Amino acid sequence: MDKFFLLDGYALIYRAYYAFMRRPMVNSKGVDMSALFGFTKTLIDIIIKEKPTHLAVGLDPGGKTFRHQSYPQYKANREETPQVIKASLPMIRKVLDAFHIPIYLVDGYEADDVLGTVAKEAEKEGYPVWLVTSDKDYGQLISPNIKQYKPGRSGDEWELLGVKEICEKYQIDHPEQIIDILAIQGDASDNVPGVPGIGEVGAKKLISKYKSVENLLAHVDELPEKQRLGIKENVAQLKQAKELVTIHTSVPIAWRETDFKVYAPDLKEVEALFREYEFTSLRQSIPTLKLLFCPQATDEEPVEEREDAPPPYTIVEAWPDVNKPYPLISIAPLLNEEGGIKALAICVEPNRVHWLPCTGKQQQQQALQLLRPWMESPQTALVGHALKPLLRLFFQNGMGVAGDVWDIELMHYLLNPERSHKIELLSISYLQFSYPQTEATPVRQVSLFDPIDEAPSAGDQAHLCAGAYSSMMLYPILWQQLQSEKMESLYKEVEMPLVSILSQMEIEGIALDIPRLKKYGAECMKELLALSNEIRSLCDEPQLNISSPKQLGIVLFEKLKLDPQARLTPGKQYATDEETLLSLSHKHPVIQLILEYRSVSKLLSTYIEPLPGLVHPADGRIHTTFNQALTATGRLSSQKPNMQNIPIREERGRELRRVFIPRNSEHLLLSADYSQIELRVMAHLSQDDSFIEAFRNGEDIHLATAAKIFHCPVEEVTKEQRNRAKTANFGIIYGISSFGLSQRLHIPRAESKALIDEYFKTYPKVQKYIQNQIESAKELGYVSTLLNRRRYLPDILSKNAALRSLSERNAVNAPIQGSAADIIKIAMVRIADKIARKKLRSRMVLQVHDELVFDLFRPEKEEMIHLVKTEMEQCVLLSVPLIADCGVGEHWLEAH
DNA sequence: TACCTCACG
DNA sequence: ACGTACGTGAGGTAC
Repeated sequence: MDKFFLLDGYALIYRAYYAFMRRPMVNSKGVDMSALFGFTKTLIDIIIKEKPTHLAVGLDPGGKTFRHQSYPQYKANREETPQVIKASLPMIRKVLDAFHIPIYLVDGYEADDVLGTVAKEAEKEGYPVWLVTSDKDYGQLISPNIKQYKPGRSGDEWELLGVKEICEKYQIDHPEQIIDILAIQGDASDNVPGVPGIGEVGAKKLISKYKSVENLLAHVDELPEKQRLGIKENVAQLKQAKELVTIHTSVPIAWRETDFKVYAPDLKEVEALFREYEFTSLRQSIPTLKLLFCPQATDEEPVEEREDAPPPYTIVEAWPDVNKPYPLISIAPLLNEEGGIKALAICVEPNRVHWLPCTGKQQQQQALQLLRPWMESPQTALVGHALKPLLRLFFQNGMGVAGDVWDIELMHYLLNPERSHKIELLSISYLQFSYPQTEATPVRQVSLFDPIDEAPSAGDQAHLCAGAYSSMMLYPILWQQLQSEKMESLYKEVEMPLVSILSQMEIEGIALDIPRLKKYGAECMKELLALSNEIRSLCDEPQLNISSPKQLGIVLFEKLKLDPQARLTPGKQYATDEETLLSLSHKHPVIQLILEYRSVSKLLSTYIEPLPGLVHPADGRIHTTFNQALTATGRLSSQKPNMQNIPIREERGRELRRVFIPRNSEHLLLSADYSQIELRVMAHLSQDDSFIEAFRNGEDIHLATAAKIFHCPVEEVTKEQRNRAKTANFGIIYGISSFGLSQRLHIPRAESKALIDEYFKTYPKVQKYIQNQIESAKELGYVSTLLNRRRYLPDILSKNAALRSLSERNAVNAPIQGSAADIIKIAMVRIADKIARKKLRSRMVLQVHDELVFDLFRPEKEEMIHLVKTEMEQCVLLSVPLIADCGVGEHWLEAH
């Protein structure tokens, strides 16, 4: 079956460029390969997945086109093509040449005219045509044989738009009516004005009703005043817009079907190019391409197998000299599921890596004993990538780590929190060293009968040795950068000691009251069943899966005819989220029950059911894993299980906290949480006088804010007013917008805007602070916290308003959230230090952003409360006091 | 795997 | 004209 594919080159190149904007893909020479890679990947995906028989790429010419003759300002406001894209073009041509794919570029015409012409010609000859582009203008070309193949919003889902889809989408009868819609709507990116004041929605409605621009002009007097005037004043402009957005399908080109035929690519050349461009992952699709194009030639003439350069080190299967006090020892371990060592790669000098497979318990113990003298000497620093699991293993085996800990992942996280910290990538970009290519180790079937301690594979060996080597080489480079960016103390005083502290917290874990959990689970289960029965009978749908938003949406909005209020999810389903349901709760009794069902089912499936399975058999406790190198702002995150989102806000969920208990009867739980830490940080950072004053006087900050913005004495502030002030306070921290606030408070935009105005009048330096943050982010490209932790905001100057305003909100939020994270981390380091020095038996076990939880040895109760409170409150000196509230109890709920 | 929904600070 | 509060992890469903 023939398939004619026409690719809109620039649309795909730009899409690739923007897709990698946040994390550009950089090769070993520091060249941004995002656009080339994305385009090439799309091309290969299409070839492999869709198997076109005919294929061509259309490109816009550099100079002016016929549209400029009638309208000189055409595309006048378009920004210059990004440098990265310009630089990619010659390489894109090379790739297309290697694939024998023709490029169509006609002077005076844009790619859409050329591709449109080709498409119509191909259609005449009976070929089905797929236009590959994200450009909505192409919609007008769609016909029974011409479809638009459109990349999805996110990820790889592609959309195929035919006549039916496009007519539904625009509510029109013929795809050509898209021309009329676009003419009215205008196209900002092409500088086509259309009718001012009418946008996508308005244009769609008008054409859906009047069918064409011409007919619309004939009936313009029927329209409401605003639209009527808008159109009447711009008739000429509108007609011209229609001209401009019309794709011309009679471009003078010689059309020959054979010019488009897909031939076998020059795979040797493709291979060579991908090697040169360092497209390791794309190289893996070459065998598939080979199979596709030369199935008969599979054995003979293999695609060039040039060996990669040998690694810059030798591998020796022996320990380093155990008597030498090396200043640095770089370790890349392979750990097994039970926390034992399967293998070690050790690097103590450049150019040599020691490879030490450890099979069996004995060898593992021996390995630990050999490492111990180095680890327990303050003279030897440990280097490695993501070291926490290794430290956890050391501590579990009673080994101390006395020297510095240089964790490559963590160091790079500080340098660039939102980039990938994969060592393979760092190694390429900082060391120009590519990991050896090894065939992927086959995924072993997990089975009870499998030997747990299989010897490490050759792939493991190559990978770990490369890891030990590159960690050793990366450490001085990253440390140098940390120093030049003034983050030495953030790393050395805070993050480095925290690695060990978190390891120990993970080892400690928190005990679980399993009988209580079971009882609680049984009650919830009973309730869930009752709710489920009641809901199904109320809806008269005995089979309804209440957990399926899709089914639920259909029942509520189609069967029960509740008003969906035009609320659809991005996936075009009926929205059934809590907010939507709440707004309907008075329309039908089942809504309340569904909300109840959701909350109980969440409790069961997310917390109650998985928890027992996460209890460690040896100690009956839960051991979460903290991630120290993940969040954009410097917070920790917690997984397996996430101990940072245990319910507390709702009454029923809160009860779950009773199951988290001290380790034994000699202990209690102590919880200490900062009061309003983020608002205090904001008061400090902004230096706003009345904010600072309120905190210094120990006032209820939301109440004080309410009194000020509503101009009444504190005693007369209503609950509603305090709540609004509270929401506004949080809004500020999140980088407020009047829209966001109006949504939160369910009030009109104008009212929320007035509220914000009043807020800024009350706290003028807060407003100033927000402006300063945004301004400085625009200048520097990043914002910083109290401890100089950075968050980069590459989109702060973006032309895309949505991206830009998100960056602006981040410019306000990141320093606040991040400084609060800095503060609690300092407190953790100081508290851990005191506990160790005083040889206390109490242990820090959890951190929940502004709260620390301790397994408290009863006799140490007073001492610990004093210690924890003091350290938390005194660890930094701000312009406002920090307050930590402590609670003690037999379980986490009671400790609060 | 992506989407929707919802738990926390 | 657009899309909208910041930061997370995790479950279920549906593809």
